[in-house]
Amino acid sequence: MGRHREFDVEKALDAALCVFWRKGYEGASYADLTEATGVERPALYSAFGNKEALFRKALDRYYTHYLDYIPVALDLPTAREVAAHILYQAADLNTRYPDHTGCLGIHGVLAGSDDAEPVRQALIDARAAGEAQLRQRFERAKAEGDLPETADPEGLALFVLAILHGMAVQAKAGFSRERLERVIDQALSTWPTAS
Amino acid sequence: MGRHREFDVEKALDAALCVFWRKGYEGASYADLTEATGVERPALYSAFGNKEALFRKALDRYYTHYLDYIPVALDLPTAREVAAHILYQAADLNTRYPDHTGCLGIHGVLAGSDDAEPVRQALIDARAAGEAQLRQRFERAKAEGDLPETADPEGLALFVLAILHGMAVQAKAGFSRERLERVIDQALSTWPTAS
DNA sequence: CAGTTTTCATAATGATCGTTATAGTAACAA
DNA sequence: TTGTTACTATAACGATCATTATGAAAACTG
Repeated sequence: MGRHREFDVEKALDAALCVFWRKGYEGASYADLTEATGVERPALYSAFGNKEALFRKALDRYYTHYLDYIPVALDLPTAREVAAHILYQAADLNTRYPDHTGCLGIHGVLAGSDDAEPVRQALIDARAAGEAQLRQRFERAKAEGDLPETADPEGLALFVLAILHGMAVQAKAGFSRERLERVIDQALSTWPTAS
Repeated sequence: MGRHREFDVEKALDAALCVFWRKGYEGASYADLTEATGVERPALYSAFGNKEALFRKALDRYYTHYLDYIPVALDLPTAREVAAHILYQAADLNTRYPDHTGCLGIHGVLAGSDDAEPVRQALIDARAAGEAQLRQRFERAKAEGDLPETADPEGLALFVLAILHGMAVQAKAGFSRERLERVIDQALSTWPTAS
């Protein structure tokens, strides 16, 4: 069957993920990726395919290994707890690693050349999927009486996601976790109540 | 004194600004810039300097020609009016031009290669300047009794800017102005009142 | 052991990046 | 008109981009 791989694929993928997290899709070069992973270029191509495929695998890993608090949050009993848990966990994640602040899922959405359009669209789709999950959760909360009849589940979902995206930008601009949490406190200050 | 310039410098700068708006600093190539401006490369270098200088001039123009609603907003009588005016104007600007949605000032903050670090820092600084302006305005509002004693001017400024940044991301993801305004409505529903 | 297969490391591919040298042309001053 | 100046346009520069031939080394099977 031939020779075995010398490097750990999972570790290499995580290292590549961190590079993308810091520099975005187009900002990360193969020189960066080989240095961070300790793996030469042909080995990266052999293990992951081309750059776009590598990024998509890194994005998958990001959702399963770093955004794992989202499914946990969606199972919490009240809409407010769902929102608060997601927001505070995101603030922590956005500032946990000084070398790659912010959110990988957001960094590729904004700017880039036309070549990066497929990647940008993939990130937009992933963002929209998260929005749909949150909206459905808030619709359930309204049906359960956890949110008042006057509440707007979709508006709340859009609002929570706007805060998430805003925090990602602010974290990239160097905000501390404490400053992000002040944003959250303000956002949650008058969450609609069913009383 | 020699030959006169054939192209309109202001028009060329505005065309370049729109390219940066859509693709960010590194995503915009000189091929894009020459096509959009109708000006050959050496003429761009002669008129504006290198790419970084051109971007900085475009950023200046962005603030003076497109973010001109900010100084207007800061002069409104109440903090809530200030926030509402800025947010609604931003929602409009973020969705006004289908070819370049979102906010130029945000697109460069997030990801990019190490070469773009000076530009990223310039955008971060500009963002911080806006934050300071808004914080000072809210501090004044608190002193004037327009905001309650319990209000946190800096927290409110951070919050408003988070919404702005979040909307920029959402606009780039294709949100309509109506959807952005639902975010704003939710954000302003948490606004503290002096009563 | 030999034979096969896969990985590894070096280096080269064509394309595109930002930047400029060069040559030609148009508009000024004298 | 003549000389000079500053613009325009073509094309080339070295560097870097993502991608891949190439050949040597290593680990499996029989």
